[in-house]
Amino acid sequence: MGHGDGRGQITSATDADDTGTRILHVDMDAFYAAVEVLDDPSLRGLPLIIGAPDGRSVVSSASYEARRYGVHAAMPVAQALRLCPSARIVLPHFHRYQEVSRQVMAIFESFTPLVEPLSVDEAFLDVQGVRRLWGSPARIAGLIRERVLDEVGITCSVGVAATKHVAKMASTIAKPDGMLVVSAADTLDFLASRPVRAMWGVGPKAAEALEARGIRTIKDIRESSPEMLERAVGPALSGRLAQLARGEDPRTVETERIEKSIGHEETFDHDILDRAFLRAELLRLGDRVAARLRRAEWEAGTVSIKVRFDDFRTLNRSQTLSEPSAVGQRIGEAAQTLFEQIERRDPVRLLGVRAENLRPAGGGGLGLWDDDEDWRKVEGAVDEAVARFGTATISRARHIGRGDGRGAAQHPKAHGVD
DNA sequence: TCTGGGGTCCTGCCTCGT
DNA sequence: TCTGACGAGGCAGGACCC
Repeated sequence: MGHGDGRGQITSATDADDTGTRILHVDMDAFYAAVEVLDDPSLRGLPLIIGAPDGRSVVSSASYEARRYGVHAAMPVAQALRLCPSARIVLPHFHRYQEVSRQVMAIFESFTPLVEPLSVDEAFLDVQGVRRLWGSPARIAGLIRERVLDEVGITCSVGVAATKHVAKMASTIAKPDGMLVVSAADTLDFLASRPVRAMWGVGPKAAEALEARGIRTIKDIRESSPEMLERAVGPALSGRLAQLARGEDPRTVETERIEKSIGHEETFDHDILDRAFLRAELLRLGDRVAARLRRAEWEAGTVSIKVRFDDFRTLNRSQTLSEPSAVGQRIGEAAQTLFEQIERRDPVRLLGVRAENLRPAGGGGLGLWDDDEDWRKVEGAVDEAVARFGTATISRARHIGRGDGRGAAQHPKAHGVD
């Protein structure tokens, strides 16, 4: 296993005992903040908060300098600023993060074809089949860390283990800029004293339910009866936790991932009571969802909406369509129908539209708009008009595909003004 | 002192068909 | 024709992840 190197890091040697390991979990350190520093070196060493400075934003990512003040992702920006008033707020640049992510993933793929990206900044790698080419898993982990730093200019942390779960836990412990190797023989010892909350899949609620029964460590899980575990967290999670606690994790590295749903949601700057505005917003969200469906050549079998009210209470409503669709108008109208069925009429904080039960497109892409590009042009024009004249009206200019021409284009910023 | 956005998975309840 | 059991699928809500 690893040792502290005096800088708060854990770094296993590349010749550490990695017997029985094959899985690497690579996690970029404070990824968004690291990319911002890469693009603007004057930010290096500063406490950075990646997020929008407006009222309802939360922190997307924070540099380690900001984390020292207790700032963490998902914290409201206002709260983060109270904790760290000297922090620099940087607006996120998601396209740029995607770009850097692709560079990093390409490095992973130059070592093994078995790469499973989990998100923009982390991935599992199975290196069992490439040991002859590159050496042991620990050595490969060291090479990857070097190349990511040399070629991209940012640091990452790596966990090396026999299973995904242990590799993931190891990389978390190794952060930042570290590496932790857990040999197969060391796995049970490694897990034993870790808190249940450190397990992947155990959040605050599950941890609370387990701790209420005196189950605090992974060793406690191992020693608990299946009945007690099931009472605490239900049948599915209890079975999984028991397995993981024994160091068993049958999941393999999957290079293919099929999307199961596509959605968009938006929190408003202030709570909205205006039903017409909310209906227009649902149409707009439905259109964005439909555009993504068509690009992916999917159709939605089910449309669901999410409505969060001013008291943060959230309702979901869903409806199976009579036939699957990727038409913006159809999805938007289904969303509007679901919305009208909600009796509560309080101010709305957030609206979301999601396409579920996806299936391959059969009838080709038909929609209110060709793609997002069209909509962006409309949004841009409306924004400009509202900025210049304080008002805007837009009319439907063309029909696309088999559309019947109903549903003039509506834009939330255009609603209610003429 | 407020709580984003994009997802996945699980659970419980209900309805419907057999 | 009626009734109960059962499984499948739809729906709503919630926990969790990054």
